[in-house]
Amino acid sequence: MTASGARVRAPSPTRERILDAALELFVDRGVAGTSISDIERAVGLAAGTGSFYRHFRSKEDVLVASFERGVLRLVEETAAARAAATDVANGTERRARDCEVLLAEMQRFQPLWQLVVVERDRYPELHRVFTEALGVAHWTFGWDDDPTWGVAVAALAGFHQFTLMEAAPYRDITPATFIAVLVDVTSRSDRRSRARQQP
Amino acid sequence: MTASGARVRAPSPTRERILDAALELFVDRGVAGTSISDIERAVGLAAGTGSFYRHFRSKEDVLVASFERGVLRLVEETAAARAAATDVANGTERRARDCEVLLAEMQRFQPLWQLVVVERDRYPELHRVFTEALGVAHWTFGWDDDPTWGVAVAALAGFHQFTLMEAAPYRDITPATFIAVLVDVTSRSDRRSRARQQP
DNA sequence: GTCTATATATCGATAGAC
DNA sequence: GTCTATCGATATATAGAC
Repeated sequence: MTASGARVRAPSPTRERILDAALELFVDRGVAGTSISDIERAVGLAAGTGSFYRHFRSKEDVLVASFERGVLRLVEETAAARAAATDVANGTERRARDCEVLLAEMQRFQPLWQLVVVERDRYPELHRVFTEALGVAHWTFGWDDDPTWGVAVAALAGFHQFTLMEAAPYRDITPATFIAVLVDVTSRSDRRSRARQQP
Repeated sequence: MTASGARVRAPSPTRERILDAALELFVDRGVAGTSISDIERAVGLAAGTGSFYRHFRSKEDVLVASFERGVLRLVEETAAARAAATDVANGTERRARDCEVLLAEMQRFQPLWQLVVVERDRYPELHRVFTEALGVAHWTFGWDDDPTWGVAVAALAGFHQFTLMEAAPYRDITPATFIAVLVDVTSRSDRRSRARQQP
């Protein structure tokens, strides 16, 4: 109760902790692999007592709520990070910096991205929330009409996947090395073939 | 029984069908989301009777066996497809053809790749089987020392991921269009910077 | 090789005492 | 808001008849 008498509707702290813990469990073990008891245990409630149901109506309820919360939080954080990024001159330096930022963002979005792909058939809601929150322009960085940037974005996503998998041929290549090669390969054709995007 | 009296150890047909059905279920629903009854039902056995256990000792048993079988089968098929591919002159034509072949392979490996990533913490055996079966050289195509091919491989993997996700900015771009752009962007620096791979 | 029947544990979810 | 107690359904797995 505030001094003015006006009530600030504070969110239930237990509910908040459930949202965080549940999303982490869903990402780590999948939805089917996570039980309500697991969630209760993770937030310090007695497992198997159903205390969870005082905060959410079902497993799907907490799944969607925690996912939505996680996506919105990430979008805000990445937007803030981009806004705080120091300005760099255009050209290859700027290109390399954008690649670093983008790769870091892909790494941060990876758990939620994976959850969408894995649970898509059972919970299409996740895909809807994810794509709506990110929007079409999220990965373009103002390079919209540059086909070399389209290739760079895809290459960063692929490099990220290979690294995550610890798969050949990228097992031992650092992000800095890959970005250097990527910028080198894709920055020598900036002045050509802009109308190549559509068949 | 053969005429010579020599016995050919024919694999149990039910066991074979379980291997195929189980792998498909694991890919579609995850391991935790697939029950033994689901597997029995999928091969025409009465669900919940435990007939499954006459063929495999546990869920993990059939998981590893079916995954190993699936990986080896895919490796053989892709090797045969590459061997049967018609020869194309070197240069951009050859590069485009290799990109098409590689993208098609990534699409075929996608379900098993995803299963490895998702279940890796609980079943690290899958990751071991997958990487051992593919080997370091699987994606290089004889372009080992060409950094532009390293970028192309990563870009194809990324394009595949974005397409799978129906995510921006690749939602409406066809594989043929992307490969055309990719070859165009990466084929103009073949004669330069071969020593750029290590930092 | 498939079935009936069952043991044991856990699942998601609810009712009600405190 | 958390607990005890419990429901009905389902999970993995086994024993034994056919």
